[in-house]
Amino acid sequence: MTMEFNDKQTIYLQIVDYMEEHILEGAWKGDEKIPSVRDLAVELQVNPNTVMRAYEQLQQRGIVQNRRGVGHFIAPGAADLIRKKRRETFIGQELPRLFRQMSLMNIRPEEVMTGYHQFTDAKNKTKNIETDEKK
Amino acid sequence: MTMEFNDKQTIYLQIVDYMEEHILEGAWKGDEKIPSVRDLAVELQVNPNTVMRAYEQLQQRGIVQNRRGVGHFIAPGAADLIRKKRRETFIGQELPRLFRQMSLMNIRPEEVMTGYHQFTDAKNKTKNIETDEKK
Amino acid sequence: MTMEFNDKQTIYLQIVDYMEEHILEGAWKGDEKIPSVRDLAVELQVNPNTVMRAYEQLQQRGIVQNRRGVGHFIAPGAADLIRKKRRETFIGQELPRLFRQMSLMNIRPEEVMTGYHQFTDAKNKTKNIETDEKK
Amino acid sequence: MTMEFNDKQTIYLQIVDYMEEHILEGAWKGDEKIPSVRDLAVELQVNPNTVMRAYEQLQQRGIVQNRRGVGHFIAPGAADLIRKKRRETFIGQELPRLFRQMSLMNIRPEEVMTGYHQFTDAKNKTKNIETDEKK
DNA sequence: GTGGTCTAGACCACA
DNA sequence: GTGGTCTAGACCACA
Repeated sequence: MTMEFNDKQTIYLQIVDYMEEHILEGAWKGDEKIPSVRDLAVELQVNPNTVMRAYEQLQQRGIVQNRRGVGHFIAPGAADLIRKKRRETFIGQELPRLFRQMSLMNIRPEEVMTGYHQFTDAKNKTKNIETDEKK
Repeated sequence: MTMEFNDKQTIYLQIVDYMEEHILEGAWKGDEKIPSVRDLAVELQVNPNTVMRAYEQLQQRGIVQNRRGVGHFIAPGAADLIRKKRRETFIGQELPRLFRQMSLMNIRPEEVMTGYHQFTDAKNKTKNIETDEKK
Repeated sequence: MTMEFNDKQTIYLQIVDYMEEHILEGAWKGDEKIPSVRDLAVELQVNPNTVMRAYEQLQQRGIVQNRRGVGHFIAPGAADLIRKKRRETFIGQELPRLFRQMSLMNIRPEEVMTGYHQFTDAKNKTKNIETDEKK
Repeated sequence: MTMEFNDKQTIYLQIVDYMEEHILEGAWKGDEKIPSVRDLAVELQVNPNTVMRAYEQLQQRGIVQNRRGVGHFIAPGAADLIRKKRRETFIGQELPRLFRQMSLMNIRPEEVMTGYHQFTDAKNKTKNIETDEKK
């Protein structure tokens, strides 16, 4: 696991986001053990406390479970939970803001949707390349 | 001018955004005088330093001009400037993130499109109501 | 504000409890400013981070609100919130456990209730003494 | 023997409590052999060290006796010992805290009394059901 | 001044 | 090994 940190957002929240997307992409499944606080701290070149904060966040959101002295685990159903939550804020908050922006900037939805198809096409190609490389 | 502040972003940037949108909506035109730092601070129940920062930010972006001893004014062409800038970050940054989210959450572009039309319809209705009330 | 810390529970949770009870007793009312993280840290002879954690907890519970650069404030209705939550856990969890204990130890409820009246009497006396001393 | 563990308290102490209550309820009598460390560890899906700690704790309290190469046994008079100890901490510590809570939350002792009778009634019913099932 | 985040590092109880 | 809490102290953006 490698990450490049961004200055705009706080590090531990970046870790949270990163892990959530990791789960969404199916890289970690329910009941799977995730790296220990210390290990991940070394891996990300970050202080253990910072990783700890990220794990606390994930636990509060019900995405991760901890067993003292054992480790942290992905909660069963974590991916659905994340997807549901994100869907809600996406529909309830991001989209309205987006639409507001679009109408203020006179951008037509058709333009955007064209962009989406280009995006997904590009993504699929990248995926194939990655898969090829792993071979 | 009334605003509700959000904890996630810094207050002065929220003011900047709010004013930009005000301009985009045509509420303030070029060369128009905007409230003095003190007045706006009182109105928004905010520290004058905070308003000052917002005005500085707007000045740096070329949206507001400062005339010593007179006040702050909307720069001519401000709306176009904002629109251009926002278009860029919209296309370069917001859309890619949006698309990523959509593909992670299995949201189809059609759903979004439908949402947009509902949004614009609702907005037009609200606008009419608002306009009526002002009469 | 002075506190003596107990080794059985973690310090920041002790601070949380202490403050909740402070609020329940009416010492802090809604919208009142509470000490800054640093000040309280000095007062309690504790690291600022520890106070910070306590304040975070209180914020998550909706008991405290923060304004960046300004300070922390008691949320309006905080006392009711605390009382409601505690009532719930009291009735739902503490009492059942208590009753279980009592029946396992063959303690009759009448014994306990006698104890309660002695307790409240003693408390009122203490209160009077304290009030007298302040005179 | 099945247990659901709680995060708030340490696992081995939860086992201690659970076993004490088992004894109080008369399920284990004096000189009765209790499960081996390994067996119980398997049964509770817990590290053997954890069970070992629990047994050590019970031994220190004089509730369990260890016979080398034979196993662990309930000490004669264990139930009385537990009952006596619990009575002390109940009266000396739990009750005062309870009363404090009650007065802070404006809960009247009568409410609690009513709750107790409901509790014992419900419990007796459950007991009958359980006894019936075992037949 | 005030909140907020982070590092470096220690120490503890537990598994 | 693993989580969890804490200290000492720094640094930043903001009010």
